[in-house]
Amino acid sequence: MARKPADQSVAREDILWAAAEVLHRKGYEATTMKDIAAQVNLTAASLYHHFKNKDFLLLNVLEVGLDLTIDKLERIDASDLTCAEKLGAMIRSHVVSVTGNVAVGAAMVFEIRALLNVSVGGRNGDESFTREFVARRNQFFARRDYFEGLFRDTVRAGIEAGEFREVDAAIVTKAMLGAHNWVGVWFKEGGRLSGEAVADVMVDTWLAALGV
Amino acid sequence: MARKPADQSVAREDILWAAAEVLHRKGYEATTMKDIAAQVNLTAASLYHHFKNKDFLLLNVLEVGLDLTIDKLERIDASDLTCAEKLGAMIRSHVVSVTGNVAVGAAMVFEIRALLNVSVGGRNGDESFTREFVARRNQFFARRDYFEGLFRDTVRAGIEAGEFREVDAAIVTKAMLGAHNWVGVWFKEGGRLSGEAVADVMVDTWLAALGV
DNA sequence: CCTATAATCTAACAATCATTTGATTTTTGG
DNA sequence: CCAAAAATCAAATGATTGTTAGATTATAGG
Repeated sequence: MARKPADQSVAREDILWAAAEVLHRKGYEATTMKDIAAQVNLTAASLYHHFKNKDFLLLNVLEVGLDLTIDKLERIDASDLTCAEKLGAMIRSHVVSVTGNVAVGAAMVFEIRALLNVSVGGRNGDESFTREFVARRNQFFARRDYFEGLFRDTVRAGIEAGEFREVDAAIVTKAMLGAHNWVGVWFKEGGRLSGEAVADVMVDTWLAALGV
Repeated sequence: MARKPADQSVAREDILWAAAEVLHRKGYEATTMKDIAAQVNLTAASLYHHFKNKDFLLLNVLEVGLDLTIDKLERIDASDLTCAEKLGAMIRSHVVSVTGNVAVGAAMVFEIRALLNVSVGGRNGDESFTREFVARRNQFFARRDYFEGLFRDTVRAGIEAGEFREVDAAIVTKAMLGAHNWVGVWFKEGGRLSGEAVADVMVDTWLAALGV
């Protein structure tokens, strides 16, 4: 049969992006290990050399996606802009992230339920797998709350500083993130507006909503 | 073995709500016919007396959910309120719909990809099933565009009437619907705010975003 | 009360899929 | 160049699941 000679040693990260792409198209449950493997010219069995199992693969995709986004937000948060400027930069950064990698952006929205659904109760042998999975999943959710908190705290700070009008910061923040997440659903590269242009509209919209 | 004596004749609609509930919890692919059947004290096989197959069952849930929402919006659209009042009422109606039936609301967001994924290419026997499914699916998507159009047209009308500031109506509308859809993800009955209260915040937020 | 129809059930099937096992091939450090 | 480690593969397994077939039970109209 002979293996394909070229393309040896697919990088772990290549698999992650490929997985995100397939997840975006079909969703976690409908995505087979074979689908992901085919995307990087491997067989399903080979994926197990890089990832413990399908659940961990999903978790990895989400972790990487979230980390990339948080990194940028933290840099903005650490700057000494006004709250309005800061929030504008954060919105822009988030929306550009989503439009720049719709697959990962959509996974962050759509596949979190799949993460929750992972059966984790059993008395099966791989107790340590389960324990590690639960720990990392919890950390992921904690980081996701932290991510939301970065936006919410900026909104709150802006209200206290008198830059924003008085709104329910928690709800408005959720509305904001919902709007951004949804971009990952409808945005298509090459459409009427670039990702940057969409981001500009979002910044303008949300600052107006906050009375700036 | 004996069948369960009571509970004869489960209504078609009961199955739909039950299905929505399970879909909300697990997502389409992870939801088994057995899951749905159990929710209404039936066996999986019995569901086939009410619905052609799993795909049609999903389609039915989405159709019913969308129709209910559109009905209310059309009544508002037909009124002779100002654009701002009209949009406010539409936002409130949509958000209350979502918070009032989170299961259906979330299905409208999360399960549409499942609808797209239904394999429909084959040369298998049930040509007529496939044809009907594709036709109804297309109609569903058309109605979904119509739904979005109700909001977008109101935003446009408000801009032309000088009630709203000049914004990119298409993008702002998508942002708005994204924010509303997301409510179905985080809203929990019995939380800090009622569905109505959340709707009020949304109305206030979006009218502010439009400069009212 | 009887019978046709509706609603449900049990049992079985065929397909799919995540995962494991046990080679085989490639790469790399010495 | 060699041997150990890394990366990959083919094949088999066990479990799940949508769906169908063929009864069985309930209901409603005459």
